[in-house]
Amino acid sequence: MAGVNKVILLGNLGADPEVKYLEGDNVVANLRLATTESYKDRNGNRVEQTEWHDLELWGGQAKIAEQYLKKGMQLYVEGKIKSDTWQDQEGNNRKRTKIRVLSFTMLGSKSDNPGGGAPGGYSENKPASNPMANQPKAEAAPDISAPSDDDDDLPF
Amino acid sequence: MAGVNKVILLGNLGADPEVKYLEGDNVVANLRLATTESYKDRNGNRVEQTEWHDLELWGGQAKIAEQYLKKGMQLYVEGKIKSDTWQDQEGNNRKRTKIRVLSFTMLGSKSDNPGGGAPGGYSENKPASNPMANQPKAEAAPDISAPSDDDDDLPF
Amino acid sequence: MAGVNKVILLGNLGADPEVKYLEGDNVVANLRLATTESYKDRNGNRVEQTEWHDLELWGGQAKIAEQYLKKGMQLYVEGKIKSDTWQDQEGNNRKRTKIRVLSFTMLGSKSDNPGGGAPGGYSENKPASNPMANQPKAEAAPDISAPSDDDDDLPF
Amino acid sequence: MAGVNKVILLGNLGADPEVKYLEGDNVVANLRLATTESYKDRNGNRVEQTEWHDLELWGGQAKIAEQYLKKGMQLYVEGKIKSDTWQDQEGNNRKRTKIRVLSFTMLGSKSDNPGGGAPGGYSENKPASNPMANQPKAEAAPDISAPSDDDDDLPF
DNA sequence: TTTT
DNA sequence: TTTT
Repeated sequence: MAGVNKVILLGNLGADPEVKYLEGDNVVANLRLATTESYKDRNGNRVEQTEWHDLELWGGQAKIAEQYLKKGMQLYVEGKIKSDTWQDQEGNNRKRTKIRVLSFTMLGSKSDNPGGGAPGGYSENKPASNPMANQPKAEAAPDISAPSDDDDDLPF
Repeated sequence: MAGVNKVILLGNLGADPEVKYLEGDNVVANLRLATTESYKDRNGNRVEQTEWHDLELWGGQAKIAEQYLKKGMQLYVEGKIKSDTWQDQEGNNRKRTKIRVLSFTMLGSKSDNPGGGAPGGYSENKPASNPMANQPKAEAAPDISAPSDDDDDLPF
Repeated sequence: MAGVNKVILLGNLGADPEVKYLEGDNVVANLRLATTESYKDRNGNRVEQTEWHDLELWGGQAKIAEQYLKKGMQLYVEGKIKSDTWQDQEGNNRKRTKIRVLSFTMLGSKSDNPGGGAPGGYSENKPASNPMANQPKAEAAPDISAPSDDDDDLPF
Repeated sequence: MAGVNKVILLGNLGADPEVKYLEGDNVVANLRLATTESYKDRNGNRVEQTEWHDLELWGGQAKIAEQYLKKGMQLYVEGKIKSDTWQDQEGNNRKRTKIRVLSFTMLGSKSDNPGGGAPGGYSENKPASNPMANQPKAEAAPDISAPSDDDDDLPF
């Protein structure tokens, strides 16, 4: 039976993308995304809780990520949960879960809001951190509806 | 900044729920849900890929799960990703990811379709496997829009 | 800025699909889907509220809908909101909203559960109402992850 | 059968909220949100398509909207489709669809990015347009996971 | 370990 | 007009 496995995240990048070029034209980018939730505990104190997600992008999306995504940027992401399982040296079953990104949209970065940052902050590299602002979208837009191009032939 | 951490799953239960009653009135149910995706590989062969998800439900939802959910049933789930991190005996950082369920809806089970099953099949326990069919909804309906009741006071 | 416009529905078809073959190989299917929510009002009475959605499918998905979808079936749908605006004869601005379906998954129909229906029920046409059960999936599976094939060249 | 009726939008406000205080402590806010999608047509030209959504918020969320939301701000929204149906003076069946917002998150506004705006732009009222930046979140955060408080007793 |  |  066909199923549904869908993840929607909106958060901030904890680091610049890590990109690897593999044999056979494949490219993979790994991202760390933080989603923060805040709520009041039973004593009425506000608590912030951050969840860190390991994102994985392939192909053209990995290249766009490499070019445009920077630590601190806010990102909207759609994808699916994917886990690797293996046995470690002690023979224990291990599992690692990541999010395979199917589409994403950049929403800004800390440098978009210089008034809110620390002195110095990100303001110097602002043009670099959001270079799409003044470019024709056709070149680079990681369009929300852009289908992932590699579902059928990736080795997993 | 407030973030979004949302998971939507539609799949089948790999086993009956495992329910634990904790001190202080807390109840937790753990479920294993399989979401299956099928696609054609580069050679045109159809491939099925199953992802297994660890679901966690608390409070009233755990009790509904205990009463009504059975291995094989099809379930629609909304929730969020939650991971535990710890150090193992060797001092390595470990992480385990699960889905904290915020709402769910039962969609059926094998026993809903006796004609498709093996002789004997599930038909005898059909009433047991879907007891809500003839009950007033007010009693038990795990309503899609039922808010989770314990976001604020659980220890995580 | 790229945006997000996403709809997720799970409900039942109020009627068989209405399919139109247009010039130039285009096919469009229109569906009526009911999503029902139940809750208690302030007096503790259970209330059911049904929302009817107008769905529109194009191309290959419209053909799959024509073949397999029947009144009463339960459907999971992903899509986006799309509205037509026009002026009526009195010169008033009018607007009609529908859901452009991007992917869908059949979850069953009344005939999957003959024991729950009236005598006679739907059991005779069960094979017709769910013909995919015994067919190779490659032929017809309206796979959840099947990208819509016509985003770029439809006249709207 | 419990159903699912879920809408996820990320876009920009076309105008300030319109807020009405009703008898009996009820408050309703109406918003216009634009979601823009860009794609290439069959001739390779980039096309932008904007969909306008009518949003409706009730109760505490309406008050937060009144205080903090301004024309141009970027908003993430979760909600459900709700339609009103009636007969017009000619006796025709009419239908109007809107999005009942269940939670939302402010993502910024044009004034967050002064470099991208027209001269004059929004920069003067930036503090006003995003007053939450320097406030304790407890006061006003329209938290993503804040359950709507009025599902059970509103007259629709 | 589920389901088709 | 669906479904439970």
